[in-house]
Amino acid sequence: MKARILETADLLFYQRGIRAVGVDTIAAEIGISKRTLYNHFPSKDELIAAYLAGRFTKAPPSDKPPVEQILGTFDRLERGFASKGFRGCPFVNAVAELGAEDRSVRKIAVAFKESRRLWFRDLLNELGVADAEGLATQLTLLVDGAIAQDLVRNDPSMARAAKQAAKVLLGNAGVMLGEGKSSRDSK
Amino acid sequence: MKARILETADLLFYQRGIRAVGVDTIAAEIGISKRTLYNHFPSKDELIAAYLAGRFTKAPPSDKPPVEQILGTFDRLERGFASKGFRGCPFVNAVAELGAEDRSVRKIAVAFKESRRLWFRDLLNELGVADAEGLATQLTLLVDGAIAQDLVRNDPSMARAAKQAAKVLLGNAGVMLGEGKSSRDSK
DNA sequence: ACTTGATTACACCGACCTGTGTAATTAATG
DNA sequence: CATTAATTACACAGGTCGGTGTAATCAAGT
Repeated sequence: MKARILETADLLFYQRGIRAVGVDTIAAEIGISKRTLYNHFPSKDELIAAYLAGRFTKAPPSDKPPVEQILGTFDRLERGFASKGFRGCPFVNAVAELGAEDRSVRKIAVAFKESRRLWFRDLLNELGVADAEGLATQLTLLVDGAIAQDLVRNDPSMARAAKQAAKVLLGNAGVMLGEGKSSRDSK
Repeated sequence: MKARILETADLLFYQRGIRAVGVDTIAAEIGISKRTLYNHFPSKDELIAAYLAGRFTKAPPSDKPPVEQILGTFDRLERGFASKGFRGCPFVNAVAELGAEDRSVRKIAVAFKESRRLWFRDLLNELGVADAEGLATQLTLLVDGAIAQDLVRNDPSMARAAKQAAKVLLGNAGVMLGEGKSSRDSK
């Protein structure tokens, strides 16, 4: 039941915004009483926290070459954009609408952004890139930029634009790009 | 008076979020009656629209070289990040918190993003860049990525990282970068 | 002095919000 | 059957929200 509540809250919070969705709405959507919801989550704030925590997914370890993993990020991004319910980065959105005073939300958002940056950095280190830290940061800029642009434009091709830019940055850092299937992206 | 209302709404909406700020709060902040506010803006929605319209500023024409104008964007971005009240892109934030159903808000957000992209594109055309369209899009990704990252991290250096990436992309497109003051950015 | 328009105070509306209290109901376990 | 735990319906509190209605006040222009 708790899982059911959480997944419904996730859907509604992400789709309509956290402030825009009341606990009554969530309970009604599931078909349970508001009391039951409060038996599982003592307050809306804890439900919000659980929602964001549930969105904090780390990339599973992969045995594919680092370059493919990095560039594959943008392919997954594009698929995400094309999927129906996509509506930007839940962490950025939460920080945006909950304001500057909410410390805990910003904290988890920072942790998420940093985890992705470190994921990039480690892969770049495997590739022997000199300034892995800096380049990792730049790649996250492309990712978050594409997400923001797609949020307002609903244009999944932003992910492709980001991928192209990423290739240039990688090439400039001396990384050899695979020739395999990348030719179709080179237009 | 109308201007006064608008600037106060702008401050509060941007700082705390649109949904988080009620019309009573705005009126109280100025020290006017709620009735007066409603005499100038017939509804909160129109006040929101005026807020976003007021944020829609186009870059003033400049006689500086296109490359400097492009790279200068990131310097202005960094100064914006460092300024006290910065809290991300008001258009992205509005789309994020007002949800997918609000068409008018997304429309103006798209217009703003597109205007900046076209500004980049025209400058790139002046430079004779081959794929000005694509590169302009990539530059906007860097801008919006830096804005999103700074929103959650409060780290103005994101603008510098974006600037470095922009230089690489420009260089890759065959643009000659000035040597003048760029040496201090090359670390 | 008279008119006009803006602003004021203030009460009020219906709706929604988070959260609680309570007693009845249901379902599983011994 | 008896116990226990979860869930239910439902009323309610206290608050905020967007928005309106009204009559009084104030300031300026003629």
